[in-house]
Amino acid sequence: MFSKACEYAIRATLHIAAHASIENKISIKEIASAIDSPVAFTAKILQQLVKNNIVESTKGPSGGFFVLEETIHKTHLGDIVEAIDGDAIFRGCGLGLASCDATCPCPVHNQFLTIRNDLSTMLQGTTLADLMDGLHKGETFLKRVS
Amino acid sequence: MFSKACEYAIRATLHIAAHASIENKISIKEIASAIDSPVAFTAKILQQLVKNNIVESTKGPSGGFFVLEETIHKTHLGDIVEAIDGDAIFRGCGLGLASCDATCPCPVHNQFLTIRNDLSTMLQGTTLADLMDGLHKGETFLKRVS
DNA sequence: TTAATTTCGGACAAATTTGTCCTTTATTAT
DNA sequence: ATAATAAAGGACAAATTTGTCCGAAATTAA
Repeated sequence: MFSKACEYAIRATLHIAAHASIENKISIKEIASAIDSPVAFTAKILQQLVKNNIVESTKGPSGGFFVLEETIHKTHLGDIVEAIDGDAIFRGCGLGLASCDATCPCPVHNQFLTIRNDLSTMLQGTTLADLMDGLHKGETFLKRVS
Repeated sequence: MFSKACEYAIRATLHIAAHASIENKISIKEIASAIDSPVAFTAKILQQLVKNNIVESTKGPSGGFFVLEETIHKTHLGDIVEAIDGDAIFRGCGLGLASCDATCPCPVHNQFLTIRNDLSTMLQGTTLADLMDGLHKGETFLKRVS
């Protein structure tokens, strides 16, 4: 559904939002360890999230990553997906046709329209805050509990 | 959503089903031209579809590809997806976690369950016959009408 | 039987995605 | 100022997906 990079991006953002703040930043190593992802690759992805103002970062000792309180409530799952994977999943044709729209639809156009609308609604209707709730309550996980 | 190979597979199968029969087979060149796909790559994909008994083929002059009448009514979109992309889209975790289920769900587990169920229902509820209908009526297309 | 045709199948190549390594830059504390 | 720390950024490497090429196998028609 999403690229590996996008999966890491969502996992990383959620972990940072749930476990860091402006006065308690966390490092790339802690993040990668917490979400079970390759350190250097995750660093690259975080750079993109920082550029897209989804995650904040500061350099130097006591530096690290965090998510602004405001951002936690304003950022939706779809914002992360769009920042990393672009808008292909929101507007591309299910069969990969360059020009597929209502006037010249592919055979699965209407079927996919429904699914895509449901997906868009979900992605744009779910905030970081919504997802952090389950994490804080211990109802959801970013890693297997062993 | 699907791999490029899977997109070609669906487009190719639909074109063959709509334009060929056991007494009027079509060649790989005709298929690739009709669905605007790379010939050799499409040939590889068709081999897989033949092995999965979704498409039939015969060699030699007047040989080519076709879909059995029975198969047209029995084959669902999901069968093609599974033959080419495997079952990842049906069972994988939305965030790529190896172990994500009801007892240890990822933060988006429930949201994705809904989307995935809708997708599965659509893929397993849509036959080749259903999709050929729009093609024959000229309501849907596998290529832009220029 | 021979030549032509068409899929099959393996090896190879290009492009993209995923992932690593190392140097630079910024910041902090001593 | 200096040293230590942590992200930023660029170059490179591995893996996967996408795509090509060509000979082999099968079938048909002359």
